[in-house]
Amino acid sequence: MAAEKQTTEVRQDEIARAALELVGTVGMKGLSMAAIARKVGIVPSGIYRHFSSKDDVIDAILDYLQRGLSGNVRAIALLEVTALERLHSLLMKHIDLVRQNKSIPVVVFSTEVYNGSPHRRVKLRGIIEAYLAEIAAMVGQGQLEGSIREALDPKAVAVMFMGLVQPSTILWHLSAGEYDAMKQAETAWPIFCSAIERRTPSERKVIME
Amino acid sequence: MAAEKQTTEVRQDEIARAALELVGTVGMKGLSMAAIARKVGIVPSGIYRHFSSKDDVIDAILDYLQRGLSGNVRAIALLEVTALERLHSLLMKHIDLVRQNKSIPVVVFSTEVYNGSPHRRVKLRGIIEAYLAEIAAMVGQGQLEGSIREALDPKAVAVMFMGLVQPSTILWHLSAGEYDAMKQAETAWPIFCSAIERRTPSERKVIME
DNA sequence: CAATAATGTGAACCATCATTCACATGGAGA
DNA sequence: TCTCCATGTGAATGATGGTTCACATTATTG
Repeated sequence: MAAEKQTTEVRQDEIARAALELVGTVGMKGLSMAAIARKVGIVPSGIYRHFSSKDDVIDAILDYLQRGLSGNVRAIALLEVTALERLHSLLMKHIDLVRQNKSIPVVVFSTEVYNGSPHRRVKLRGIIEAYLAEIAAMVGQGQLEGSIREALDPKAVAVMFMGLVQPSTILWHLSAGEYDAMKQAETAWPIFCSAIERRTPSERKVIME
Repeated sequence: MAAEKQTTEVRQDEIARAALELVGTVGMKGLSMAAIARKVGIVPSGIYRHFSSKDDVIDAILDYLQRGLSGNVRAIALLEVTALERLHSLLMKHIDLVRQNKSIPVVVFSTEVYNGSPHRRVKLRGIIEAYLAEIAAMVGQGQLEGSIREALDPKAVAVMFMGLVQPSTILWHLSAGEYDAMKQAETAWPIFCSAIERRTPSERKVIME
């Protein structure tokens, strides 16, 4: 029973998506060409019509990941709110993205990716640095607006921002979805916020107990 | 050339340590029984005199990891300083541990570990939860001392604390040691600190610009 | 309608690697 | 010194999995 033919663009997309989903369920170790092919509905060797190797497929996964992250940022950028509110939205969107896409941390933290080939490590680093740069830009904007303290280094704050997400997603993974990453984010956000926001006299009273 | 005989306790220790170091250099994917054996100085099949399977070796790696983390905490617990200073020390020690032991994030984030067998995932979760609990205890102590705001949930603060370390270590890994995780920690700490410490009138002035 | 290129298929190949087993060896106790 | 058990060895095994290749089939183009 032969699968119906598709253009190589369609197949590349299907294969990358299938690989991405597989990584989320069976992990990087369980990611085999056979499994990908089965999910797509073709035969293992058929993948080589559209990718030259398994490494190429993994690269495609990274591209997907990048699109997801930058899509988030661009959606947020359109909001007409203060920088702090923008960051808050981004935090929630990021956690949602990770929850729906269990593969993200698996890919980011897998040795296959960043111990595999040097260019892969560089690529992943580029993705993360770009994301950090966009967060840092939001922070900088907040400083211009006057909502974020000017003494802070935007890049450092951006790295801290990522720290709001990562431990939660790890715990969420380890607990098989039991741990409530969203709740942690909601709890952590005001605390983080109180550290970076410019304090007005009225707000100062709220922070103190 | 036969290796000189060792007691099984010594060999188990050597094998676990060799595996731990290997994970740091070649990653979880490159961790083979052959590579471990070579590093120890015996033959692959010899490992099976001391471990029943590769999974057993990986479990031993987790035990090593746990000892490293709890060793840190216990060393800190002896310090006769305020809770905030204790946390600061722990932060620095943790980053140092990760830097010297490149294997830690690799193990924590590898699918082989937490997608492998359910008991392994539970074990790893236990290690992390225990670490979090000890941090939370420090936070709680700080609240009793009056140096940390009482309104905060110690567990949530503990998770945030881990967030101070994780992104840094990832960036450090991806940049092949170029990124300065220590510097980020030193920058982030006072910001984090300003969010959790109980504010006295004099300190309040410092925080405002 | 014919021809050509692109896509899909199944078998085979080859490398890697965990694991087993029969055998060798060396040290501790009788 | 002799014996026995734990440890080390090397060859063999079996499974997994990425990759290749010759061939079939479908779509497209002239």
